[in-house]
Amino acid sequence: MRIGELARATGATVRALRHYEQAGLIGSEREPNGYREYRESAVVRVRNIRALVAAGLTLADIRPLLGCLDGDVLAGRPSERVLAIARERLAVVERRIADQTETRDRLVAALAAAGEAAAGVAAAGVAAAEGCPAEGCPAER
Amino acid sequence: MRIGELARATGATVRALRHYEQAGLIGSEREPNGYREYRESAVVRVRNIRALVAAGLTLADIRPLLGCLDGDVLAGRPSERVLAIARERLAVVERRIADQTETRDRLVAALAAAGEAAAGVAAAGVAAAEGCPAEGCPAER
DNA sequence: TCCGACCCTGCCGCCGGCGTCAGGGTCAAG
DNA sequence: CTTGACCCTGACGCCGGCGGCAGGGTCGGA
Repeated sequence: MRIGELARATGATVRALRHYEQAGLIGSEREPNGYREYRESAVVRVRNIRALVAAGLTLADIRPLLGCLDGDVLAGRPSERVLAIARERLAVVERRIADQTETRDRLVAALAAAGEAAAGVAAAGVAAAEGCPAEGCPAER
Repeated sequence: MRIGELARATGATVRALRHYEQAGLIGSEREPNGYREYRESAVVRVRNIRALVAAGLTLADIRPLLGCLDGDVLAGRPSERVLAIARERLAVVERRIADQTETRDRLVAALAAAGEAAAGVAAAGVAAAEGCPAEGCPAER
């Protein structure tokens, strides 16, 4: 299959696929005319890549994993080594999530505290946007 | 207070402070020699900025908030408008967190599934790092 | 024969939040 | 007078994941 087809099959753009290749995440043979030729397994592979990227891993993070992840990462049964590495990487992601969540929680707390005054309407859509003096106090002068 | 002092007081770098200023987040007066002169309140302000950045907001996100957030964001009692905007921004952050968390969960699920084979040692430290053929299968060939 | 769809390489651009020079002024202490 | 600690502006670099453009080859069909 050629790159356009692979793109359609995976939802990645052609550009992204070339990028993955250049990052060493996917490989291809070439047709005599220079066109990239992918094998079927590439579809799963690319989907896995995209899932991992969506999970917050960088392409570099993913590379060491890919040697093992030829099957379906999300449904298959990866090797034990993969598990180790994946867990390790996972830890990184979880730390990021935790960091964000933590400070977010502090914000929420602040909101809650102030909420005692403006209380009530918790999770609403609050279109807002006009807010504050905005332009009025650009700096602190 | 001058920039170096403010930096020490807030944990931000001098460079970051200048960057915040250029982003319109903090203001300063100038001494006759051109040196920036900050007032006391800047300390709190910068801390707030850093907290918000840590929470995942961009400097641009923060700007509209700052007009109001002169007090201690994390302990004070912001105005109702701030709350609205903050909630709105918060939603963005939460979405990001949710996205990451979601796919992370899928990974965890995969790990769990495979775990039935290699099971047991759940959250361990797993130093790993040697993993996989690594260099062995750079592409997919 | 020529169009249009597809493919190629190479390279610059962008967002965000600074780091890091480069090149120079200011000022108090020794 | 020099040193050293601080301050200034301006501008380029970096990471990550592509987007998008330029400039050109390769097909199959009308």
